[in-house]
This record gives sequence, structure tokens and C-alpha cells, in this order.
Amino acid sequence: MSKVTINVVAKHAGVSKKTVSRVLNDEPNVSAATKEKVKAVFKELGYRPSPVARGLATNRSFLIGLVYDNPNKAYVSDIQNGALSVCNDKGYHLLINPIDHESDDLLLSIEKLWTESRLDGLVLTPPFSDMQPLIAMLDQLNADYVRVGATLFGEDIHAKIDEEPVRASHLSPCVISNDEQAAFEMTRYLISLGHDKIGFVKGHPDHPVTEQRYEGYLKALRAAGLIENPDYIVQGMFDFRSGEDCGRQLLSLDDRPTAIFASNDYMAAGILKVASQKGIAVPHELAVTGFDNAPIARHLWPSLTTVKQPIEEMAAAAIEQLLARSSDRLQMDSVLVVRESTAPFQSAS
Amino acid sequence: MSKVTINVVAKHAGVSKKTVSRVLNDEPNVSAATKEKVKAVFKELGYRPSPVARGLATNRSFLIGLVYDNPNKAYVSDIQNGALSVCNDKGYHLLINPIDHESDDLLLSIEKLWTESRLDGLVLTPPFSDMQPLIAMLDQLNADYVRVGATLFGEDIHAKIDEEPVRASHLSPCVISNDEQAAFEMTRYLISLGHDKIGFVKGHPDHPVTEQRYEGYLKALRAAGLIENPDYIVQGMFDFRSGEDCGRQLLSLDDRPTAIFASNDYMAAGILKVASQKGIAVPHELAVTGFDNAPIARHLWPSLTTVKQPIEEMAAAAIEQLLARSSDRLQMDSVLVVRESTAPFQSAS
DNA sequence: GATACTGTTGACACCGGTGTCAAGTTGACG
DNA sequence: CGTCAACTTGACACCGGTGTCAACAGTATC
Repeated sequence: MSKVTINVVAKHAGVSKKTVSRVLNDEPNVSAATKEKVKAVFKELGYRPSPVARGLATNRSFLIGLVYDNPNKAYVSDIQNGALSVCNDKGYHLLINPIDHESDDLLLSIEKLWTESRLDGLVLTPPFSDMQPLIAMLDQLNADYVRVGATLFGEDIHAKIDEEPVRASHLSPCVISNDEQAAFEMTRYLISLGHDKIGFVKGHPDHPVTEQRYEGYLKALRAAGLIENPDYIVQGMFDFRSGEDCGRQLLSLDDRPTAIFASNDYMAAGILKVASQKGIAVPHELAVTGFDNAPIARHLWPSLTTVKQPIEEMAAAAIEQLLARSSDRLQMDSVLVVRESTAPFQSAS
Repeated sequence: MSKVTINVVAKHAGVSKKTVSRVLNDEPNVSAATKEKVKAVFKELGYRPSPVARGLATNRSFLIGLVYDNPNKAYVSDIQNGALSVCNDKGYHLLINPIDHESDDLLLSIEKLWTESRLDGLVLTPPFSDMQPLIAMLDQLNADYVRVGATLFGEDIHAKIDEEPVRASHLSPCVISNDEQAAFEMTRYLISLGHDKIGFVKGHPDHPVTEQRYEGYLKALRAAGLIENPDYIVQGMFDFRSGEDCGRQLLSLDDRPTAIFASNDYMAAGILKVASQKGIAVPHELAVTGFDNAPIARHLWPSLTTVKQPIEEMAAAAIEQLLARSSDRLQMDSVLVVRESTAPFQSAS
């Protein structure tokens, strides 16, 4: 019942604790015989090394912080699960840190998190990945961090601190998706269905992905030889209500679009609601698509064609980058999820 | 730039490290003068005690594990946030552990979690709160844990181990809500709107809350002098699709109910879909209510009247119980959230 | 056979705190 | 003024691991 420490194991195996430590860490220069002997004692006594003691000795905490925006977005569980899977594999623990991205003492609380908890690494998710002051602070703290879904890189984001310029070795890794490409493909898909009057609902103007998704839409139109119609491009805010507003606006046009591409699923849901109120049949009179593959996309009626980003994989890759102390920029691909809300264009009866 | 440890502080303040430690922990028997002096040095050097070192010395990890079911249920973020708020206050960290409740090596992985990570406490959420073998294992490991939303107590859940009976001091605390009461009130609310043909969609038969919610429904009917109609009581599985099935079943009845109370919001969403397909207007021809106040409830159209449990508060209370080493059973109240999916009964035109 | 080199092992200090205990200081009381 | 108790403080061991370095093989080189 008493605790099994390295000392107990050492005594039991008739070797020094240092040798036990060597076996623990798979260090070279241990004879096969002693290694076997010690390993046998591990099993016999059910020995578990103490992460706390190891942490003290090596100045590590085996803790990784995950920072994400507070609102209960559904994708946070994907991020968490992706990050967790790698953490568990490598003996690290994940500390989740929902923070309001508009909070005044955001910098302070993240600094406190870093210094107080002695984290071994920090994962930033949008919109934190692109906060210049935050990055500058982390660089100055000499923190190890990885940015997920970032849109700014290089000198645009890494502060140049006059006294002590950021060293090259200090560049943080990134794991990103390609929203522009995904939006391009979604738009191309709508065009391939025969639509040429495609409305677009932009996202919140402060959010960096907004511009990327919009760009993808525009490029696809142009690539198909279509000309964008300003009436068809409206400004949303990423929430359900703004989706309704934009839907009303687009669907009240005399020459209304036959397809609407909303920059996220919540806004697409708002459009579906307006369409239903107006008696416009989706998908046959109107195709609607979203972005993000939020849980709601499956439950809507009709279920929503959307873009699924590899969130879980991205989070997992982020942790791997972090632990490998890499400084690469990794890009991962999104996929189209085609459901019931899109159909070939049918000319009005 | 070099690390500020307790030794540095001690030297700087001209006292022993033990005295610094005393100030850190607000121990008595330190003169006001030295206490002030040391605290001044804390500020001057920006000293932060190392949780790792403290943990090694006191045999604590300052880690608390949170176990919940893997599926991306929306309420997990409420649980997480509630638990986090208290953890942060008290200097603990929260380790999240999504586990599939049907997993074969569930016991093994939780045992591993407990022993490997040297947790200071464990929070069990449904359905883990009521797993007898799990509780038995934790009792045997002498683990500190708290059960959230449990339905079984006392000898029904605490295993009686022959060799070494569970000591009274070892009873785990619980934090629970009152689903039966909430279901009672929701049903009473529907009755108060004039409905007397109220359908009920039961939840997954394995889930303990299923019975509680059903009981509340029945008791409210009886309290109002109504007689339950077996045709109006159907078996769901807590998911969207089963909601559709149950909705079709109930709404195909010759004498169909004028209100349907689904045991959760996803099933209620399925019913809304079927009602929409059948051209039955909600809320005027049919009132629909759910349970749980899932995010979807706000986004549905019409938005859903439902029951909101104080999830966040329960999780916070759970951590507090755990850290206080209490063994109380705390019950917290749910509230009705009335939205657009319910309206007074209108006799058919 | 002496020398150098590689591989194996353990003694010991150290990480940054806390617990124990004894020594020094102070003040109350007889 | 001496005695004793209460308060204040520090020396030192300890928590359970890792890093450094030296001692001691055993083997290759000349």
C-alpha cells in the first residue's frame, strides 16, 4: 500500500536509483541484463514515476495550455479532443483556457497563465492566433507557443522589439487551414450545379477568415467568367440573427439569387429560416450553403451543405509541432460536405 | 531574467527560505515586520512559487480530473467552465477527460488516469456518476471524487467490499439537480396553457434521468386530475432521429396530442421537423417542449421552450465540495425557459 | 604488457518547495 | 530578578526524480 518510488524500485532491484532512472528514460549505456531486471521490478511493484518529481528535476510541468474564445462554439470540443489525443500519448496534460477575446485584461490573464502555471507550451486558436500584442508578449516572455488557424505570419505578426530583436530560432509554428481554397471550391460547386446568381453573406469584419472566405468566393466567380453583383454580397456578423437579416435582404431582391453561400452555418441557418417563412423551397428554389460544419448543420431541415475543416487533426498537429519544437507552417485541407440544402438550379416554372 | 526561486527571495530579504515559505502560506507566528518585508520582495522580484516543487513536497498535484461522456454534447462546455472557475480561484488545474461511456476499458483508463496523473480529485458526470463498478474501484483506490447529477446513493452505489468495508469518512459528495421536479413543472405549465392531450417522448432507457423526467410528467398529469394515455407515451433515444420517429408516431394518431413534451431538445427538434413536414403549425396547433436548453433550442424555428439545468453552477459546486472534502449531497434547482414553441391551447377551428 | 578508449554503474548534489525540531528572543508572572 | 511559556526564526532533512562526474570494468591499440 505504501508508495512505490524510485528508491523502492532501486533497492528491490539491487541497483542505484540513477540506473533505474536510466531505464525509465531509455538512456543508452545500460546493459541488457540490468535493464531487464529493473523492468521486471517495475511490473512487480506496479511502479509509476511521479510526473511532479520529474518535472521539478527537469524544470518542466508537462502542462500545455489551450487558449480559445469563450463563447460555446461547438468546434472547441474538436480542438480539445484533437489536442488531448496527442497530449495523452506523450505524457502531457492539457489545460483548457476559455477566454473572452474582447476581455480587457486578456494579455494579463494569459501572461499570468504562462508564468503562474509554468506551462511547457501554449496553443492559440482563433482569434488569438492573430493578435499582434499577444504574440509580442509571448515572444518577449520567450514562451513556446503554436498558432492554429492563423492568417498573419512573419514580420506582420512577430513584433520587432528594438532592444532585443526576435531571434530566428524563436519563430513559432503554425497550423492553418485554407479557407480561401475551400470557399473557392464551394462556390465552384454551386456554379457546377448551374447557379450563376450566387449570393454571399460575409462574416464578422473583425474576423480574419472573413476576408479569406470572401476572396475564395470572388475568385471562383471570376474563374467561371461570372461578374460579381454588389447586390448579392451582404455583410453578416457570424451569428444566427445577422443571417436572418441578410437572408431577408437577399431574398427581397426583385432578381433574387438562386443560391446563397453564407460564411458560416449559423448565418446559413438564419437564411433557411427566412426562406421557410417566405415559402421559398430549399434546395429546389434556393440552394443554401454554410461553412464550418457546425453540429446544427446536420440537424437543420433541410440539412446543410457546408465546409468541414479538419479541426481535430489541426489541433493534434499543433501539439505535435509544439512538442517537436518545430517552427514550420503546416497547411491542412478542408472538405466539402454535401447534404440536402443544395441542388441543381431549376429555372422558374 | 534568471529564475526567481524561494532561495533568491530569501537571500534578498535576508531571511531563511523557511520563513519565506511561511509567508507564502500565511502561516501564523511570523512577525508583521518580516511578513511585510518578504511580501515587498515578492513584488519587487515578481516571485511566483513553483506549483511543481510545492506539489512534490506536499504530495499533491493540484490537478483535478473531469470525466465526461465523449459525444460532443453542448453542456460539456458549461461543465468545464463551471469547474474551471473554481479551479482557477483555488490554484488547481482541470484535466478534461472525455471518455466513451461504452468503452470496454473504461475502468482501466480511469484507474490509469487516477494513478498515473496523481490527481487530487476526480469529478464524475453522467453517466459515469452512476456506474457502480467505477465507484467501487474508486473507493478501493481511496480516490477523492465527487459525482455530478447522480441518481443512486448510499449502499445502492457504494460497493460493500467484504475484506475492508467502506468507511463512513469515505463517502463521496454529490451535486444533483431535480429532473423530476423540473419535468413536473414543465408539464404543469403545459396544462396551465389549457392542454390536456400531452404527448411525452421518453429518453434513452439506459439513462437514469429518463425515468425521473417521465415520473415528473406522470405526477403532474395526475396532480391535475388527468389520466395518462398510453398512446401518447412513446420511447425515444435522446437523439434527433428518434425524435422524428416519435413525432411521426404521435402526430399520426387520429386523436393527436396538442402538446408534446420531449425528454430532451434534440428529440424536440425532430418533432418540430415532422410537424413542419406535416404542415402542423407550432405553437398554435401544437405546443412542443424539450429539456436541457441545448444551444439548438435557441436556433430552432420556432425557438424551443425547455428546461435549463444550472449545469455551470453544479460543476462549480462539485469542485468546491471536492476541495472541501465534504460528503454532502447538494441539490440545485432547474428553471423553465419559455420561448416560442409553446402557446395556449386553441380548439380546432 | 602498458595505454587508451568505450561501456556500465553509483555517489552525490540539485530542482524548489515543505515539515521537524531546536535555538534564540520576548514578555508575563511570581 | 529568575523562571517559564509563547512567539519567532533558521538549520536541515526530505519529497522523487535527473544531471554530473568519477570509478571501474572490459577491450582494442601499439
